[in-house]
Amino acid sequence: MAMSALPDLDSLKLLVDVGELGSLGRAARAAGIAQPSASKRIVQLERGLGVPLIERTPRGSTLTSEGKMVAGWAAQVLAAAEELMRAVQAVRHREAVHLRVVSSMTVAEYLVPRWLGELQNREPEVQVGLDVINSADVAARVLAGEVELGFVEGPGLPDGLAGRVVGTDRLVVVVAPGHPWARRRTVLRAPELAATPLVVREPGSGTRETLDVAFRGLHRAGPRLELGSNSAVKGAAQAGVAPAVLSGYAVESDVATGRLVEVPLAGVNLVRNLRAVWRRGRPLTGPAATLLSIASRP
Amino acid sequence: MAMSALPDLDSLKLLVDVGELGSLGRAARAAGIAQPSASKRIVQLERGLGVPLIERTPRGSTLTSEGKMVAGWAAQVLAAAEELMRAVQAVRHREAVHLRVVSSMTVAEYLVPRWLGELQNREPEVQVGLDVINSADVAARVLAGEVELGFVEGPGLPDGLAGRVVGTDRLVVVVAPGHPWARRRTVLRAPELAATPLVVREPGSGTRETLDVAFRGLHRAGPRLELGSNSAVKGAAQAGVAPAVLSGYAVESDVATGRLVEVPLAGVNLVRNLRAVWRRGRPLTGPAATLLSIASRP
DNA sequence: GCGCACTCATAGCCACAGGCTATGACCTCA
DNA sequence: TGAGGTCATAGCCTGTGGCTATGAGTGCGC
Repeated sequence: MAMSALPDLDSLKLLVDVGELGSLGRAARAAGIAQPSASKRIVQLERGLGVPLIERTPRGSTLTSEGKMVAGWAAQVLAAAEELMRAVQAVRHREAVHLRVVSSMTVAEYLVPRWLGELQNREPEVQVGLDVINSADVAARVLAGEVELGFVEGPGLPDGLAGRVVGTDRLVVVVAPGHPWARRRTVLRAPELAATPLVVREPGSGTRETLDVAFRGLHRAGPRLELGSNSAVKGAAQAGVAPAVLSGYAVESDVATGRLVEVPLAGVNLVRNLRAVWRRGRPLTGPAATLLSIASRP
Repeated sequence: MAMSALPDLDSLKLLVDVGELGSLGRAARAAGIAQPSASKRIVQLERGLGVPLIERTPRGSTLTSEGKMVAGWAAQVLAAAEELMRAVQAVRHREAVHLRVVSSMTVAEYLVPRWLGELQNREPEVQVGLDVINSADVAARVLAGEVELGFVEGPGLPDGLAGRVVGTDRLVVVVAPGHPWARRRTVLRAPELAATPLVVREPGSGTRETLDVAFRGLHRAGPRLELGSNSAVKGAAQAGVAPAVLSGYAVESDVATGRLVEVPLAGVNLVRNLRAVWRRGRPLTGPAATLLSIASRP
């Protein structure tokens, strides 16, 4: 199924702005371009999607009903894109940073950008730096005092660190839609899973740790493939290499859209806590404290 | 805060592909472009974000640790964009459609695209048409037999319709961060909210119905502004026009990033069910039945 | 009733982004 | 040592997307 050309984010933003500002011209000014350029872009977007999006009148433009829908979906795409940009900002500059945070992959990808966004919102003057590394290394860096605050997933809390749970995650087993397990009629049980070669994250990652702890004492097959990022693992699973075990956050949308199928699993607890950690005896101050309070909130 | 230019979705897709395929050339072929073009794009992306993304070696390219992170975030953006495209596909063609579905706004924006995606995945030959209209009109169209299946939010289930709950949603009160309510120390109670002019959706919408039912019997102020889409209401609230009442789905990401602040509310139940509805006595068949089973699953 | 102020669309121009092919440098393995 | 893979560079060309200038339509107020 060919994926009919992705839309252009600037045009989507423009569409959303037209909806909110009520006129093409105003939206153009908001985007810093001239009115005719905006007009052309919208026409192009309409042609590309094959749907009329805005209702032009001599005193402004409003979204058609299709336009409202597209704008709604577009807003979600844009929110995700802005999250990406925020996270990249935090990752980029290694100097002139007032708050340095380290985080393991899963928390970083799915939760930290939002927290950083809100921190930025509350204290715009704070420059945040974010490093994404393994859970094991996060603990080491925090212990060494190189960073004030870290986020980790996984079962244990190393000595010398204080922590607070800021969320939970559940590991799930997923397979490609064509895999036999996608249609199995019996529930998968831990021993069978443990004895199956899997696509998994690398040792030292929080995901892998959790899995290893859960399988302790069972007869285990070696991994079929070890990969260093959630999306690589997902890709391999989708390609049918083998079943994969991954964070529920990571596969949520793939399962929802049927690109991957979740295999129900019984008899083993793969829920794990996501924790903020800092050095015991060194209470957080300033922006680090603010970030912790943001993260712990809901 | 200027929003440092949105990234280009094709380049992001390319980056993700490099991560999954292990080489620039293969990713280029997957994208249907020549290898040098892909190379240039990635360089540009790296320049744009200010972060090195891939590690070039003579036998392939792998993502740097920053690259893995960016790819993870990019995958989320792409998933949202694909959801948009799927939804637009379903909205577009009004002819040659095998299954026609109507849905009210909130369900359509936040849940229906995923269900359609999975339906498409299971039964690729089915052409799906989606109309997004008010809850009230959904009921009318389903009753009239114009469409087999509809999705509505809101309290009541009209006579003549059968339905099944496929999810729940909670209305929330949100204000701009600068609004006095963002810092109020006392919990907001229903009578005060009812007596406040609000930004709300138009009459006939599921959101509005739910609100009106919840406020029945209270002294009410007229709305400050009535708008026809969730994003318009959000925009007005963000601009500080007045507090808004909206679906929790709609404001989730805005609240998480601090663009809007949720005001805790006591003494009134604003949880509502999202229902699939069809004509009583006419059981669903074919693709409509499949879609219902997809929607009811988790 | 006639401009004025606002909408959006069209036309024509220009620059550059992003595609292509051709080629070269580098590494690995048979 | 050559074959087969990697990626980068160079040079070319097209089309996209920006701009200004202008026209056409609507409503408002003098």
